[in-house]
Amino acid sequence: MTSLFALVDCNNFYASCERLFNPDLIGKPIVVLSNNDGCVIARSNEAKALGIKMGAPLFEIKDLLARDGVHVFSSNYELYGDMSRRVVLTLSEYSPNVEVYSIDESFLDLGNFLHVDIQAHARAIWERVPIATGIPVAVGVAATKTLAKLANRLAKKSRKANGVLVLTDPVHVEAALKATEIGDVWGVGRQYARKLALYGVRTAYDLTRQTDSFVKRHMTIVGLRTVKELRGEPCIDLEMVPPSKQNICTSRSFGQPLIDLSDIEEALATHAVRCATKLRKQGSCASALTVFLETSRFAAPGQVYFSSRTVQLESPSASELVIMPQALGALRAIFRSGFRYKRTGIIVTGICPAGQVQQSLFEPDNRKRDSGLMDSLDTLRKRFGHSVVKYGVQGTAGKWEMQSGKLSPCYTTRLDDLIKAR
DNA sequence: TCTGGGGTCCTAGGACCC
DNA sequence: TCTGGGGTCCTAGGACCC
Repeated sequence: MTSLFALVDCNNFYASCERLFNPDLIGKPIVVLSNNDGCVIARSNEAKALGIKMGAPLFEIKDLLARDGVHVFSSNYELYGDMSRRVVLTLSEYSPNVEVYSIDESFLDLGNFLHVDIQAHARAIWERVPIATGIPVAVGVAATKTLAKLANRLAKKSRKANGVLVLTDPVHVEAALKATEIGDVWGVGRQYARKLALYGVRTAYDLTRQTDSFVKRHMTIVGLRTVKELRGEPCIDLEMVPPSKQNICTSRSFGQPLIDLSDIEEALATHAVRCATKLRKQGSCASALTVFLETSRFAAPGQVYFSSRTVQLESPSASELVIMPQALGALRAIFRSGFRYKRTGIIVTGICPAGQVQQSLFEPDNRKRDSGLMDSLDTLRKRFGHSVVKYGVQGTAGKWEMQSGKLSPCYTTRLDDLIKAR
């Protein structure tokens, strides 16, 4: 029995989503910005051709964008998330086993497709997804997930492949490894690429030729797994059910620098509520939380401040009535006046299933009361949106809220947005 | 003025225990 | 206080991913 994986990756996903409901933009350069309109996180092919770099800060390229008539969007995760679900639904027609790896990538298990023409199957996916969803994709197929990633990259790059590459013939695999720079391998980042270059390791092929002990010494056992996968030995399984998260972090940069504690409290209270909501959604409780507060990393020396504080909870909880006050207490403890703050956030840790929580001996058991209330809040918010129920401390001023001045309508998830757009 | 947010895993080193 | 191997737990830091 041989393993076989397909990696299906949406082309320029966020840019493709923006274009979907705005056909005037076909053939035009588009970029999508990070939260707070900070930097570029997605580009259409036309924008790439103009030389706009991934991660470029908006303020540095603003003139260039205007000069070249690039269409600029704030990120609209509500739209992208919904489109992503539609793509995954389509993919599930092509394999019973699908792993949703990220918002724009899924792995498909094709391992037991013995009597299927894999090339034709992959091509069918490539044709079907844009018809069903409007989103173009590329498909890479190989014996391991790491090789499927590599095949997918080449499928996009190569004219001949035209969006689909099945990499199973050993001769082709070797050629593909030789054509792939080390830094483009899944699992090899900038640091490792730099280090490996010192040893003359420049391509994926070079890496497969190193001894296991060399790889383990320089890249830990994680790197060794990558190398084995490049050699065709599967080490990374398909994960159809995402494992429950061991940390949950909710944070945002402020739309403008904040000086007053009360403004920052509004932000953190909101993050704490969202964080507790995420915790409940995966059916977990947290036993500790960490609050952090920081200025811009780019502030002048002496004006940079970063602090965090961890609080152990009396007993594990997912109640915002527990988590929010504790978080605010931690924030007040680390706040120093005189700084221009840029970001705050909360991380919950020590996560356990909600069903396994041991009650503290000395605390009144508020869990029953809280969990009923939390259920009601979750239902309300799911139906009417996050701001339907808020706490006083969350405020209404919203001085912290992020800038997203170029937000597109949520065409697929909000009826009033769709009507307005028509 | 302006540079994202949310995760995972591994390792090393220290504290502490028998 | 030292002798000595071995184990666990925790944290900080560093690497990676999208």
